Amino acid sequence: MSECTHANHNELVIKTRDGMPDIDTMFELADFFKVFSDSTRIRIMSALFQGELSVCCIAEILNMEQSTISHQLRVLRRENLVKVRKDGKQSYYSLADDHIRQIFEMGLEHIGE
Amino acid sequence: MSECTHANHNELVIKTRDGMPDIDTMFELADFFKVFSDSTRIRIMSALFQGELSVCCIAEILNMEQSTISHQLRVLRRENLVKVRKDGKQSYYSLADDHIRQIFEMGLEHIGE
DNA sequence: ACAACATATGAATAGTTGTTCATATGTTCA
DNA sequence: TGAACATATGAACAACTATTCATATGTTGT
Repeated sequence: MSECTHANHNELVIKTRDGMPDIDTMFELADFFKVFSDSTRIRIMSALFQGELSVCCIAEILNMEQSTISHQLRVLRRENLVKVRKDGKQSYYSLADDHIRQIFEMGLEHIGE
Repeated sequence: MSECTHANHNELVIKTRDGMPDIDTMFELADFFKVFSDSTRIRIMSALFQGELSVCCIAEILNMEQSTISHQLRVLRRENLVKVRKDGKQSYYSLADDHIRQIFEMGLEHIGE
């Protein structure tokens, strides 16, 4: 760990540290955004914006293996971003959080779409 | 790729695909959020919310190696989330995008802080 | 009870990513 | 010009993650 020598350094370090969120909060935040960092999950959420879907529908919409989708839905479930409704053989997934749309919008704005 | 057999399947697949964003856009979106998915980068951005900082200040605030910070700042620069101002020996970094605050807020709301 | 189907899950693998170390580049000041 | 400092960067390594395959669990209709 290097030591800085320029003026006001220590003071600034302390003051900035003090204004930052709790360290655990920042780790949680990173974990939360990690869910959005994979294109398969983004595509699943994009599909679910249009309403609930069964696992095999999602698989076919994305043209991917059913087990891939199941694994990724588990990740989304773990972070409370989707909910499941079981009906017979099928599991219907839908979005569980209103923030998702807003977060998507802001991302799209940034990348300029 | 499994084939679903339940009613309305093909129609739903087509319709849903049609309502989804462009596939390239979804990949870009994932890449954008990937930047927020690491705790070191989250901590750097949290520090920068309070104003511009030199690399070595950030390193000391986070108590991490200077080179780690430099590498991560490069990632943030690549995605246009920070900008640099060079002054003598030092590089001062600051946030480059107003969306960052909003995205943070929404993440914090979701995790319930 | 059995066959067909839908979903979930464990293990293995390949690809990606964050950190560290060593070092290069560039700046300031004596 | 040389020493001290600030930052950037390449290579190596360890840790993590997404996907696939195989298979288990659970449901429906015959």
